[in-house]
Amino acid sequence: MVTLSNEHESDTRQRLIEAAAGMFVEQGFNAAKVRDIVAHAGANIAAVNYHFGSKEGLYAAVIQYHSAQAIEVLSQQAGDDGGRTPAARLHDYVRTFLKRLLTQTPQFTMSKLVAREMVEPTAAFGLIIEKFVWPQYHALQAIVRTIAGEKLSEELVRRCCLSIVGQCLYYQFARQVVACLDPEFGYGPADVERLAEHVVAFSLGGIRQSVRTHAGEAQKSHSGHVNDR
Amino acid sequence: MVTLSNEHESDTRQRLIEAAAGMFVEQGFNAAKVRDIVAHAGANIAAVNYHFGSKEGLYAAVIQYHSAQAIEVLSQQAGDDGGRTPAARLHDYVRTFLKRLLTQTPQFTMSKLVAREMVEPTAAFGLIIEKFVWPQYHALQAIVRTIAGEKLSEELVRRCCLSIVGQCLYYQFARQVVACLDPEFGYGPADVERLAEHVVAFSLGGIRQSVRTHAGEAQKSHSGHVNDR
Amino acid sequence: MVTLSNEHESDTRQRLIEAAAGMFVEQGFNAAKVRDIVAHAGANIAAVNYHFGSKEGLYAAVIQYHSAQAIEVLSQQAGDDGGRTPAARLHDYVRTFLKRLLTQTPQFTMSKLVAREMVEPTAAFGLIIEKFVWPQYHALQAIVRTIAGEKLSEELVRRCCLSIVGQCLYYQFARQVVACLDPEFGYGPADVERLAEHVVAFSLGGIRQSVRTHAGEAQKSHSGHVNDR
Amino acid sequence: MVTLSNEHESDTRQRLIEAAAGMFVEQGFNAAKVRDIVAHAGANIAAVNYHFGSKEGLYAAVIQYHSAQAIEVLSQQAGDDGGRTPAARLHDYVRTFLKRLLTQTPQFTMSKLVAREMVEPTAAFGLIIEKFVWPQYHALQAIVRTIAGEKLSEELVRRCCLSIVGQCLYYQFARQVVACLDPEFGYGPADVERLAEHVVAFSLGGIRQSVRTHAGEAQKSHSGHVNDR
DNA sequence: TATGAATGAGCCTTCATTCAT
DNA sequence: AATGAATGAAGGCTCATTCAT
Repeated sequence: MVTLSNEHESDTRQRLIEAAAGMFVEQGFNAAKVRDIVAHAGANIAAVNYHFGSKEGLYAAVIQYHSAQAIEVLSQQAGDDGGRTPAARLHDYVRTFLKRLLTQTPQFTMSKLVAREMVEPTAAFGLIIEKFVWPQYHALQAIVRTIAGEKLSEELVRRCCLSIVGQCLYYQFARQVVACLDPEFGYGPADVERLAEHVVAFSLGGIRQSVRTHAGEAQKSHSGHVNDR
Repeated sequence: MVTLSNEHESDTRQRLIEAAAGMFVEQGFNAAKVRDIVAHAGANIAAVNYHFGSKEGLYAAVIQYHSAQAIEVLSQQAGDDGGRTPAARLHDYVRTFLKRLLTQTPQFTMSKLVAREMVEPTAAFGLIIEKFVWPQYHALQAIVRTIAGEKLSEELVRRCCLSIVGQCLYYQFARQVVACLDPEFGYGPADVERLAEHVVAFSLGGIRQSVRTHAGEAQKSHSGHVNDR
Repeated sequence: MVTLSNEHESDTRQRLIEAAAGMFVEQGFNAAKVRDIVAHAGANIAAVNYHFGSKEGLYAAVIQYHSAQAIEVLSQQAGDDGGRTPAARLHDYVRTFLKRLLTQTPQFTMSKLVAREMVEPTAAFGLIIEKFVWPQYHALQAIVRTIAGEKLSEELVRRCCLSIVGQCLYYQFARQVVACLDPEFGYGPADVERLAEHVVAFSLGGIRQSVRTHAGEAQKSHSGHVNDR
Repeated sequence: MVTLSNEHESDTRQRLIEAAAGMFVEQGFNAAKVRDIVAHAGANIAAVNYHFGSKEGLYAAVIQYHSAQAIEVLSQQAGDDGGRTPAARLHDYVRTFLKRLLTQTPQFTMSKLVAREMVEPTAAFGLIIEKFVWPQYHALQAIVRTIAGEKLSEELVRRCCLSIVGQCLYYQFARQVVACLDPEFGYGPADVERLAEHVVAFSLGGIRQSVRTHAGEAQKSHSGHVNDR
C-alpha cells in the first residue's frame, strides 16, 4: 500500500531529460523542437512546461542532471595524478577529454553539451564556463606548465592549452568534415585511442617547440621568427 | 573571365548578397532572418524570393558570389611558393588562414562561411567541401608532407593537418570562450599575427614529434605508447 | 437552519472556497487561475475538480457559501428600520452598501462578488440577481419611494435607485481611476464614511429635485426640459 | 497604371481595427481572441502581427485610430459653451457622455473603450487617463464648480463629479443588470435622452443639496449629519 | 523589376481538466 | 479523501513564402 520506492521521481521527467539531452547535443538548443523532444520521450506536449516550466527550464534541468555525474567523475580523477609523469598526465587528460566528446553513446552528455555551448552559447553559458570550462582549463594549464617549465610566459601557456583543446574539439564540431577528409576515422574506441595518442604526441612536440622558440626569442631577438626562408 | 552580361545586374540583388553574407557569417543560416537581411539591404521582403527563389537560394548565391573572388585569391597565391622553406610556407598558410577567419571586417567572407558550414552544415555542404575545403586541405597536406618527410604515414599526415586546422578554427568557433579564458586576445591584426606565430611553432614541433614518435613505433613496436611513466 | 451533516466537511474544501473567494473578487472569474487558487489554499491542483467538479463549480460553491451568511445579515437588518426617518434609512443603506463594497478585508465577500457579476456576468448571474440584487434593490426602492412620495413615477424611482447604486459601484469598479482623479481617497473606514455622507446628501437632493421636476412636467408640460438657456 | 487613391492604406488593416474595436469593447482585451478578431475581419491569423506587431499593438492602434476622431469631437464642443446656463451645459455634457457610451452602434467606440479601461485597465491605462479622462473630468469639474459656487470644497466638487460619472457609467458597465431591473430601458436614443434628463435633474439636486449641507456643516456644526431620525 | 500585403504552417506556452494511484 | 502526473485544446506569436499589383 505504501509506495516502496521513492525512485518514483517521475519516469516521464527522466525520459524527457534524456530525450532532450540527445536532441540538444545533436541539434543545439534552438533547432531542437519541444514537440520532437516530447515525441521521443513518449510524453505530452504540455509535459515540459509541467515539469520544467519552459524549454529553457528543460535545458537547465538537462545540464543540472548531467553535471552531477560529470562533476563526480571530474573529482574522482583529480586525485590520482600521483606520481605520474607530466606526459602521462597529459595523455590521460586528452584521452578522457576525447572519449567523452566523441563517444557516440548517450554517455558523457555533459561534455558534448559544453562543446555545444562553446559554439552556440545560451543563457547557461556563464554557468557552463564557471563549472566546467574553467576547472578543466586549469587542470590542463597545470599540466602544460609542468611540461613547459618556467620558461614559458602565461600567454603562451594559454595559447598551448587552447591549441590542445582546439585539436580535440574540432573532431566534435566538424564531424562531417572529418568524415569527408579522413573517412577512415570512424569515431570508434580504437579510433579515439589512436587520435588521443596523436594529439598528445603532437602537443608535446608543440609545447616543447614553443618553449624553444620563446627561449630563443627572449635570448637573442635577432633570430626573429621561427620560420624564415 | 569577367562576367560579361551583368550590365544591369540589379543593385538590390548585390546589396542583398552582401547583407546576407554578413548575417549568415555572424548568426548562421537558421538564426539569420530574411526580414533582417532585407532590412539591412534596404530591400523589400519579397526581394529575396524574387531574386533567389528562397532563403536557401540566397545562401547559395552568397556562396557563389564570394567563392569567385576567393578562388581567384587562392589561385594567385598557389604559384608563389617558389623557393621558400616548408616552415615559411606553413607560416604563410596559417597566417593567411587565421587572418581570413578572424578578421572582423566583411572581407574574406568565404573563409568564415566555410567555417560555419563545418559546424552547421547546410545543403551547400558538399559544394563547400569540394571547392574550398579539399583544395586548401591538399595545399596544407603538401606542406606538412614536405616538413614530415616520407617517414610519416598518410593517416598521421591527415591527423597533423586536422590538428593545425583545429587550432585555428577554435578561435573562430569559440570566440566567446576565448574571450573568457584569454581576455587579452582581442582579435586585432597584431593578436592574429602573434597567434599565427604560436600556431606555426606549435605545429612544427607537433609534426616533428609525430615523426619521431612514429619512427620509434615503426622501428621498435615494443615500446608501446609514447607516454607512459 | 444550521447544516446538520458537515461533521467532517473537509478542511481543504473550506480553504479552497476562501482562497477562491479572494481571487475571484480581486481578479474576476476568468483572470483567477485555479493553480493560483489551490496554491493559496495549500491544496492539490486536482482538489478543485475533486470537490467541485470544475472551476465553475468552485465559483458556485463560493457564492453559495458566502450567500448563506450574507442573507443572514440581510434579514437581520431588514426588521430594525423601525421609527427611523427615510433619510436615516437611506444613510444606513448607503453606508452599509459602501462599507461592504469598499472594505479591503475578506469580509463581505458576497457584496464584492455581486459587483463583479454585474460587470462580468458568469453562469451564476441569474442566481445572483434573484438572491441579492432584487432584494437589495427592492429595499432601496422602498426607501426612495418613501422619500419621494407618491408623485414620482415607477420609472423615475427606478432611475433614482440606479443613480444611487451607480454612484457607489463606481468607487469599486473604477478603483484605479478614482486613485488618479481623487488621490486623497484612500478607501479607509473614514474615507468610506465621508463618501457615504456625500452620496446620501447628493442622492437626497437628487431625489427631491426629480420629484420637483416631475411635478412641474406633469402640471405644465409646456416647459419642456429642465435645463434650457 | 498609377494607383489613383492612396486611401489604399490597407483595407485589411482597417477591417482589423474595426473588428478588434468591437470585440475589445464587448469582451475586453483579454477575453477578445486574436483568432476571432481576424475571423471577423476576414483576415489571416498572421495579419495582426504583420500590421500591428502584436495583440497589444492592435489594441494601441484601435485606441489611436478612434482617439483621433474622438479628440476632434471633443475640441469642437469645447467652444460652444457660450452664453448657456450652467445647467444647460451640464445637460449637454451628460447627454453627450451617455449617447457616446450607450449607443449600440460602432460609433463612439472611444468612449466605450475608455469605460472598459476604467474597469479593466491595460497598458494603455495611463494614456487613456491623460488624453481622455482628465480633460473630460476637468470640463465637468468646471461646470460643477459654476453650479456649486465658491461654497463647495475641492473635495466635494470631486465627489459630485464622480457621482455624476458613476451614474452614467453604471448603465454601460452593468447593462445586464439594468436589463433585469429596468427592462423598459432599451438603450435606444429616446431612452438615452430621458436618462440624460434624469441624471441631470438628479445631479443638479445633488449638487445643490451638497452645497446646502456643506454650508450648514460649516456654519453651525451642531446640526451634525444630514440624516438624523 | 519591384513592392507591400497576405498566408499558413509551426513554435512555445497556458490552462482547466482528467488519470492512476 | 487526496494527490501528483499527464492531457489536449487553445492562445499569441514567428517566419519563410506567395499573391496581386
